[in-house]
Amino acid sequence: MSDVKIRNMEEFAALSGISRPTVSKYFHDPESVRPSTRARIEAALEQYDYRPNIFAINQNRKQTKTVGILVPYLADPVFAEFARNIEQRCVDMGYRPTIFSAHGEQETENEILENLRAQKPAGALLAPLGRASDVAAVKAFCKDVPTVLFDSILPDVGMAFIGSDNPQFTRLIVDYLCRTGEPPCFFEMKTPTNPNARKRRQSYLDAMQALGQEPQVFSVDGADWHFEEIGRQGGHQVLRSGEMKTNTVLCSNDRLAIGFLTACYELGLKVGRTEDCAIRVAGQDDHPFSRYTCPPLTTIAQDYDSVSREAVATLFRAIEGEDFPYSIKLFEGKLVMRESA
Amino acid sequence: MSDVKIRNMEEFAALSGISRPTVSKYFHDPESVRPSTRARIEAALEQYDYRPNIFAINQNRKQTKTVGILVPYLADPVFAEFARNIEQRCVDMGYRPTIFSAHGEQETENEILENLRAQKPAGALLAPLGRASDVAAVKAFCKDVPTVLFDSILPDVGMAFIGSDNPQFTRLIVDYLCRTGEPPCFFEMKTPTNPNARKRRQSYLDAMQALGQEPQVFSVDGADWHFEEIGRQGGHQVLRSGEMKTNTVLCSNDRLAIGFLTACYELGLKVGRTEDCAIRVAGQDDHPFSRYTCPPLTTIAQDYDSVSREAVATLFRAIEGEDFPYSIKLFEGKLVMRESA
DNA sequence: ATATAATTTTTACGCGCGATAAATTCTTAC
DNA sequence: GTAAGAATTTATCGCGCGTAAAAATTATAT
Repeated sequence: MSDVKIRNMEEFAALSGISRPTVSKYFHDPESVRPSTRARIEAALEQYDYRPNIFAINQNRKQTKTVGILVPYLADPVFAEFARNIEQRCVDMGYRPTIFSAHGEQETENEILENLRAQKPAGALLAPLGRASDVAAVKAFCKDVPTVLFDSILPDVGMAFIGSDNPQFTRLIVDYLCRTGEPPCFFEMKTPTNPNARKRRQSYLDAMQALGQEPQVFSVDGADWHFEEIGRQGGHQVLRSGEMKTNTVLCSNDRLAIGFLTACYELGLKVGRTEDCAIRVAGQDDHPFSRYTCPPLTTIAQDYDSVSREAVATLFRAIEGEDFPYSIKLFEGKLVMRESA
Repeated sequence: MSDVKIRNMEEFAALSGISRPTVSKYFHDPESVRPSTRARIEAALEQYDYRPNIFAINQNRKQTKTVGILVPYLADPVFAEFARNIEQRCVDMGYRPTIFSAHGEQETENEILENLRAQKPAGALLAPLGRASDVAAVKAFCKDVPTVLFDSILPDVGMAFIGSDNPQFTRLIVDYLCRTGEPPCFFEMKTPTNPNARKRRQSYLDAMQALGQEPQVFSVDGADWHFEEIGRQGGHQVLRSGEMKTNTVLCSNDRLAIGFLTACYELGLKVGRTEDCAIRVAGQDDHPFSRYTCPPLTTIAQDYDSVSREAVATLFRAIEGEDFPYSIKLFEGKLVMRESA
């Protein structure tokens, strides 16, 4: 490895003994040049450590190799998991993904979209804030950048939506809970930002009706992303109110459930499905930590892998020029039975 | 808002009635032009929605407005919290931060560093993998990009290191535990990737000696980033071995502690500091979820805010041309007393 | 050996903006 | 009203690379 500093492709081409346009072609696609010239370029590459200037490339290509990934709240392990999964898949496709988080705020989401658009990405994978999103802004973004939405749907925005079949989630776990004990009441935030929450509530009501059970919904205050705290405080409220007609609680998501479990602990209520327990608690999502709560949380596992894979696949079909109508694809969840219910 | 599409600064300048160099100057610093011309530009800006091409800008400026943020594992809420905090501060400084995660792998860390370098960022904030880092690669990166390391130190790499005073953490909690009950044994991973873990162990040994207590260390297997699972399995192992000479366990970090708590639960051991409890468990870090474990985890709170603030401030002093010698700044932790110990 | 196809080289332009120097216009103070 | 100072305009390069067309070279098939 020589330590001669190479300023640009011109210099590198001269040193490798190949013309600049051919070198340029090589960097665009190594397979597109004759094996013998490829070998010469790669030999020079090992000797001189040159990399094309990424800004000059992006300025001149209509399409960059950048992919934007935007999630509503990165400190939420569910989205950290999605981001990690999707990022890896983009890298494998030879693209350069960048992760952004809206931190739960519309203004931030819009700013990120603006900045992202300026980078002319090849595409974007977007889990919008949901109810808190500026739909017009997201739509405008999608007009410029091929975008696939995931996790949280904004109807007819983007090229496709990939997510979880929330009604199925809730049906499945309501069914299980009814089969194994008292029918559950439903614990949720009054004003959830995520549209999935509304679907889960509705699906709870439907499932209970289908089973001939009387539903009971507790909607607690709290509008930000501190779900555990909302679950804990709301849990205290509900548990102390004495209004619960059942010993079983289905939480709208695992993070609320984690907080609810804390409330149970603080009130001295033993949680679980054995005889000596006072209450059963279940969640939805299979949050990465739900295996480690005490007791471990019974929940419905999101199919992170399938959702991520399909979202990325769909985006790249679009990037590669395939034309297809707007579509929605939902994946089913699996019941994860643990001790809490 | 007119829907005339503007191709470049030339066109925009013409439409706003100002010359291109002045417009360019405006975008570089709005304060640098006369108020009357600023008003005219901003009026045109509202009418025509033009944004300078970011690639062209970065190609021509020696220094970009990009800042790279790299953490070892973004799905770990501790690093998600750091990333969020630091990102916000960079935005406030008028820069465009980008978050990357090494996902616990050296190869990924190196690739990110390579890509980042190609982007000629104004600076970088780096929490390296630690023991698993390719020190030479990181050093090479720091030679090209002003870099401040945080959380995990690589001695003499970067312009400065900002982190937590791990010995103080451990001293503080060992002290507390000894004062309020039996002296703790220490629970850790045998081969931690993070150098802080070694400091904590050593500091545990020192603190115990200073207090005239006999130390006991349990080092369990497991080398990846699934700390909770390592804590759980290791917990089972330790608890069943019968080798614990005390009823108090200090875990090297909160994530291990969370897994250890699960092990306790699974073995039917009641955790807490009341008389009816079999064991006390404490962690270190004040992981965002440690408030919600059952029982809530007693721990030492990292000063996320101070570390982030100081790291960003140090970086920007360097970016703005200030010259200073390599320095290390450590922040103290605060004892967070909860029910687990 | 020759014709044909496939690559590579040469040459030249363009992308959108930063930067600079000289010429011009505007501001401010007297 | 005038002169000095500040801001703006005009004109012109340069950044590093994509891209296109024509000319030259090489590889492949007959």
